Amino acid sequence: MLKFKTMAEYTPQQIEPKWQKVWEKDKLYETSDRSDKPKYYDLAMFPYPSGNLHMGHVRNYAIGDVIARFKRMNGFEVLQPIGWDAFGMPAENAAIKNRTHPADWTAKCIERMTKQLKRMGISYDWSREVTTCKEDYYKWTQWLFLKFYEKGLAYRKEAKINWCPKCQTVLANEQAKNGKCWRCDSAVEEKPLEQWFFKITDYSERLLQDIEKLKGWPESVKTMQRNWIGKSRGVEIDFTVPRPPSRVLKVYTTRPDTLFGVTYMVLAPEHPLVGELTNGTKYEKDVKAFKEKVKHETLHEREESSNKEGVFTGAYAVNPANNEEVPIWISDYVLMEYGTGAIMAVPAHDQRDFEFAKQNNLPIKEAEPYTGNIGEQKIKYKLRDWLISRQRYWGAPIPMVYCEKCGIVPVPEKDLPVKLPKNVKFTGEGASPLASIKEFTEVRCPKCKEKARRETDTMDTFICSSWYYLRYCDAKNKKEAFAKDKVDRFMPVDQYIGGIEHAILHLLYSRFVTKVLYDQKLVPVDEPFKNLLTQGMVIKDGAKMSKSKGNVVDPDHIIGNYGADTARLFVLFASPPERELEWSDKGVEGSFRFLNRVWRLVGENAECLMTNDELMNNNELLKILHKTIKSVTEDLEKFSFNTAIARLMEFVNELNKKENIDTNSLKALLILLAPFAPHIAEELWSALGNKKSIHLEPWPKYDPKLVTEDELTIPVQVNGRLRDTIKVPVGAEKETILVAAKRSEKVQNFTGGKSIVKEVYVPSKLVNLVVK
RNA sequence: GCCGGGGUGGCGGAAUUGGCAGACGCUGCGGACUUAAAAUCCGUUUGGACUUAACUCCAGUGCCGGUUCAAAUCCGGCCCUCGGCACCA
Repeated sequence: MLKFKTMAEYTPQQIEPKWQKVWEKDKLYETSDRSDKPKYYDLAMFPYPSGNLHMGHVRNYAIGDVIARFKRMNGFEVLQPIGWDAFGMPAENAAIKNRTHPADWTAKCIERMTKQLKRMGISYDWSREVTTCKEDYYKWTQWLFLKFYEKGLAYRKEAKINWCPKCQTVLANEQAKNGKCWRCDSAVEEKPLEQWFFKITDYSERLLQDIEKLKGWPESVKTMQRNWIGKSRGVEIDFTVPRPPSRVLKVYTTRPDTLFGVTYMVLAPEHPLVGELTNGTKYEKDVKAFKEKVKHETLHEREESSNKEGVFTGAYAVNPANNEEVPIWISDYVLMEYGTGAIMAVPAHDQRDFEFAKQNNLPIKEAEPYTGNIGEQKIKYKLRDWLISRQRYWGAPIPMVYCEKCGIVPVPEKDLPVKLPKNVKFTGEGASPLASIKEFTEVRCPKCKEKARRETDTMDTFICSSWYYLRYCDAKNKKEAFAKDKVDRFMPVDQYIGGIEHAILHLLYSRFVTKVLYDQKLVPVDEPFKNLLTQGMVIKDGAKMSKSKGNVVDPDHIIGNYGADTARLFVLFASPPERELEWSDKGVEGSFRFLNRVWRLVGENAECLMTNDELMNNNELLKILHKTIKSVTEDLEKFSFNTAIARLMEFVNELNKKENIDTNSLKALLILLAPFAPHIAEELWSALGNKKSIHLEPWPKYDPKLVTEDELTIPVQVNGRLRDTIKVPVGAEKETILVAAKRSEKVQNFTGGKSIVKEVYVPSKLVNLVVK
């Protein structure tokens, strides 16, 4: 006999915190480094600690948790960690606005969001929590930088930064929206500055080639990465500039066959040849004026204008194919950063060249295709090196020292971390905050011990997030970023889950970092993420949730009113994971109603259950049970959570119709429900008298014999239209079925008086009679 | 412009990949229970025709055409929509 306490109403507000405490105390979700089970690394992209969980997070982590719990019950040692992407601009902005310190602001946000995450009942291994702004993490981010520097993959060069002349400060791109300073609205200027870069272009070809290996990634993401890398095959062709003095003008083209159609040349305004060609000529003045104008245009203005302005240099170049002389122009539609910074213009074949020719009255020439061999085959990529230095405070300091005698000297590994000083004022004005702190900048050269100056730039936060999945494998290691045997054990990430907004940068940088470490034999894989699921946005009233639109739904309210189980169930049920999810308050109530039905089903039946013997004789119930196990399992394997939940609802509906049900069905129902709604499953499981947690139960198996029907329902079509369905025993012969089909009265209504010209029989599926 | 998704009832979405279109849920409508409401339960909900019988018939998965015994699914051509990239030569 089952002992079953008469249960009151379903009150998630009570049972959810209760079980969360038990699970934490029992360390139910901690991952063992040494387990005989096969590993499964399930990772949702870690959050930026902005202060509040939003519905996108809820969706992201609910998806991750269903997978984790499902895999765990299927015998895997699951690693499902969590942490904080904690460096970055918002903390610094908040500091300026609220006169707090970014560290304090971030700590508060993390505290609040930790509570919220714990309320959701996600089965994280909290003992592996990482926070990128803490010393024990950024020490190793700095170590990573040194590794890159050692291999010549970190270098300095001049680049343009956004500069606000009024605030006298560097602006991040997102602070310089529309060419205006975010604080004072002044026009942003571009200033050249020496900056640190990571040489990702050394890996262009491998990053492109290895996309082939990513079988478990969505096609859309792979395409975006391919486009971003932007490989093109072309030819470099030398044009000669005959006078004075003779020079070679190199151009890059992917269409050498259009060489006969060239009617002019265009150089980027910054092209080194421009001065030589025009200095001392009557064109010098106009060219200089044009260059000056382009220089003062912000990037923003340059992108906005589709205008094809340009100036003639007065010089000519000789087309090597036909020795024709064509004029050389300069225009800002040709970019110095790509190809050779110079093009041969073929207005008859290129839209941009066409527009430029029209605007500047240059000839347009249709021409025979050129088939000769010329120039050198070249492969180009659009991918640029990764600018990683930020003139900002809230980031990992770049571990470098400038010495007058020794030059650029890396901080030795034993001296890491280069600590971020806490004693800083945030006004938002003036130069980079770190530059004004003497105790930080004044340092001894690690080599010669003379007075030297410390690098004051910090690292792009994308670096912090490009290796965190490695740290999770060995989060507490004080001696290394991660031990070899630990990353060998857990890498690669079997399932990565996150928003499509990270399709390019974060995922590309992580792939790059993994490859660099792989080449140094520090990690066992050259691709970090085996499978990728990009979850869709959560929207309401057809638009992204945002404060300004006033359509934000607060997870705290939903969890407070209905419980975490309902919130999780709803976001998983309402839509397939990769698609957009339209929020529906009524839909949430529907999910809550379902859980209540489960609650009552167990409560009402707990005392009048069938014995197992009775069940074994109840073939119908057994079949329903085993079919449910089969379809829920298969749906979960392909991450079709919405249909898996639908199958559970059908199962509950079936059980509700029965006068008598059995323990096994109820137990199986709870186990199948456990990944989605872990608290209610645990509560009812324990109410049924089980002592051990439901989350330690193995996933149920179905009996293949019990998922087939004794009797088949075969649709019968006449000329492809359904006219009747007939029931036949399993294994019935084709002939028997056809006879039965033809005997049907309804079928005869349509075949009568006509002759059957064809009989189509799809085994166990369907009959189609073709009549004339 | 180039690339990639997507288009199925009033709504979110199903459909074992060519085989009963609309599972499951929401909403609406009708009913039961109740003094009443809430909750719960039952029925119904693609459109149209005939209601003279109903396990009835016709149409229907963005549009036009094709392949097939059979198309939401495959092929050709269009339209719309969302997203990414973009003076990249």
